[in-house]
Amino acid sequence: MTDEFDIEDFLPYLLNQAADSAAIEFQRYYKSRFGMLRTEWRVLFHLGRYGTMTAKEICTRARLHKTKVSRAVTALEQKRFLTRQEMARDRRHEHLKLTKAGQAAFADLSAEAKRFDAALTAKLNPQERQILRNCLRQIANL
Amino acid sequence: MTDEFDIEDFLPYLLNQAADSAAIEFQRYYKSRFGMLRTEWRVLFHLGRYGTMTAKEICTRARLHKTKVSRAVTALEQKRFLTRQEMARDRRHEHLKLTKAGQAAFADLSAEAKRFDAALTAKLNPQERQILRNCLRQIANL
DNA sequence: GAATATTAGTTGTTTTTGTAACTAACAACA
DNA sequence: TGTTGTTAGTTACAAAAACAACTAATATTC
Repeated sequence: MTDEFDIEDFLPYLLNQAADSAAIEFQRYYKSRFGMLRTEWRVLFHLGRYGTMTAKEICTRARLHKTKVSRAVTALEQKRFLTRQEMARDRRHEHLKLTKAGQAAFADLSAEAKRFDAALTAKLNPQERQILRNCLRQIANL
Repeated sequence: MTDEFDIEDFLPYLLNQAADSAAIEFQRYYKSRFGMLRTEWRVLFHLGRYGTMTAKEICTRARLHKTKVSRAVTALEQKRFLTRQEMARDRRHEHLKLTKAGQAAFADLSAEAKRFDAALTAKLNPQERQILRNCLRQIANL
């Protein structure tokens, strides 16, 4: 172990700074275009990506607390982006499903995310991009 | 540009997940040991790293809003980790300086940060560590 | 099958953050 | 000098997050 550790290189700090920088612009987009909060976008994207899920499944997969998901689901429902469907077999569960409008918003935001991601990594070469994502996934242990 | 973009690979999302994971344990440490909030730790570390600074300089360097810094400074002052010194030349500025206790806390937290950082990157090889930090700095444009 | 435990999800209350308006000190320039 | 502008930092109020307590449905266990 070398002794050249500088607190400015502290990984949680760098990660946080990078995450903040990266989020700002996209956040502005979904906020102004769809009036969404970050957790709402997260829930939307999980439903768009994986199809119908319960709130609990979203909590697990997105690593969000159930109260945050609960409130985001309510907000998305009010915006008519999703509907709930109670399961007959176990009435505690409710399946969440995007409406047409929700799917349209997901499509729009995904396309924007893709463009945004490309711009963010424009200065990185393919190897760096690969390593960056791998490292991030490992640290997040996803 | 390939067409295989998966929203799960969206960089702001990965960054955020990684940042959250990375922060949790360390956060628990400074919270339980010194009763600090994240912004307080940030301010402390800037003062420890760069010596006496004004609140404004911390804002710029740490990219924190002045209200956050203002509150963190007040909290750190109450914990006797720093003192303020008004400048005679321009009484709007106040130089912030760590007390002995503040320096001790900084030393403790820096050592812990170093251990923590090492653990976090234990599974990465030197090249990956290098690339990861470079990419993060670039994205954060530090 | 009644008592207890668990699970999914909600609601209420407290912290923390974000935004904007404010004060006090200084600067610039007529 | 005195009006206007700018800067450093604080305070007040609104939005959001964190945490704990709750309800309702199902499982478990005796």
